[in-house]
Amino acid sequence: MATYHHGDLYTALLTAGEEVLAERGLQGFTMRECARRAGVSHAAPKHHFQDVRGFLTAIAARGFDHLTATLQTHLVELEANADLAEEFHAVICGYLSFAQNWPEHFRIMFRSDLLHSDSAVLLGSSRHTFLELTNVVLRQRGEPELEPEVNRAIDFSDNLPLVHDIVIAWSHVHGFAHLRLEGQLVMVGADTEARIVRQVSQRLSELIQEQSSYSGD
Amino acid sequence: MATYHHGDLYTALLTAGEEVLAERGLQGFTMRECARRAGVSHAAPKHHFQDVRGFLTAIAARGFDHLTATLQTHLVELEANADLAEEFHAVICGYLSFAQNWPEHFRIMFRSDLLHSDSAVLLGSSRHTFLELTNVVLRQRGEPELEPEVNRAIDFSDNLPLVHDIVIAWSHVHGFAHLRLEGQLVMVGADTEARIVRQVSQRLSELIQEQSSYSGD
DNA sequence: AGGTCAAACTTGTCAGTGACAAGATAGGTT
DNA sequence: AACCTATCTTGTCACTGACAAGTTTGACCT
Repeated sequence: MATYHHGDLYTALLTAGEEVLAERGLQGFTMRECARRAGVSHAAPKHHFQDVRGFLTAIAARGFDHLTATLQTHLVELEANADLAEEFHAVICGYLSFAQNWPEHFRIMFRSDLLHSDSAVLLGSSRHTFLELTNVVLRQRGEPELEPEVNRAIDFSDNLPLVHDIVIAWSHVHGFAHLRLEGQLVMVGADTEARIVRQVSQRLSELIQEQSSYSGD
Repeated sequence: MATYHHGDLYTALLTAGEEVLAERGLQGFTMRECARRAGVSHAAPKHHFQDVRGFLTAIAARGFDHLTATLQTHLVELEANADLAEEFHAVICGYLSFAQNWPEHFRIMFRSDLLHSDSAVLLGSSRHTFLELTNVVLRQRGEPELEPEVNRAIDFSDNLPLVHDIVIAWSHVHGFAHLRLEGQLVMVGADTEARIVRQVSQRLSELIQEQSSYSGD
């Protein structure tokens, strides 16, 4: 036997969990199977994640981390001379490709009934993602970006028009991503899809830039 | 004992299922519990729904029926002199209120991994809903409505701009409904929310009407 | 160095679940 | 009146999550 104390079981379980999730989906996801893959007994996970809910919460947090990373990658890969509309399009594509490449994470992340929504880990990760989205919209609006402050939620009370823009843009991308993921947009061909995405991102970008020029509300 | 043959166990199980779902959510939803509530043995459901997947599929179909009914109710309750923008707003509110009032149905309906997506019952119901949405957009575009044809999907190949409008509108409402349902829009106050919904439906309505005036693509 | 202690992991157990198999019942059909 | 098939039952199986109680280990303290 190796060591009684695994050393980094927390991470090992998370990795195993993501593996199981990718292979068998949320249906086939069980704590016991994850424990088996990590090479520990069936009750070992309990110490690191209280219950299956806590386990999924940790995985959802990693999902937000992956999403944040995906968004950043798509931003970094932009041409140097890209304008605001192109940047917006890149972020939207990032969101969509995350939903496509990490479907099970995407599902779990937006299943509040499966998670401990008040978990510090989850809140930290999701706020980080949300900050990324907020800053994209702020750049569109020509306003200064925000610094990460993972400990508490952003206070929007002094900038309600910003909330409008964020909700509108996010709803749109998210709805498209979700509907497509769940097979509700099968009537849309790949070429049509790309055209829609481009058209929508163009229009949203214009909308946000144009609105922000009316100083107040 | 009453009768060995229940008479209408299919419906009774569906009713029980929706009850369990509303009370305990998808987590607490089990075939055995539903059977118990319907007053039959644990293996009785198997004859009507092959497995739990089949059961959920039937419930999802009913979800689409409820959604269709909700949309129609919101349309019927419109003022007689309502214009196109108001009609659009009403439908959007219908979609949103469905997601809010039938959260568990909403979740299941858009979980393709839980359902038999090729089920005739499910396809019939979802196509009916989709037809309703399509006709709303068609009215916005000033084009003739379609008749229900539940047996097969609508062929959009001769009207791609219509597909654009549907996808854009549906993505938007759906994304908002989903994000709100899963607690991701908590920073949005109720008043702000109503303003956003009104603003978005207004803008989408304008967008669709204006686009349709450019005859082609 | 040796003791102590809490965290990390184990084995064992329990009720509940979905799936399956084989049997019982009844309503309709001829 | 016999049958016959859909409907429902009982019984069983492997598996799961949660819990309880015991074991090991490393870190810390003196």
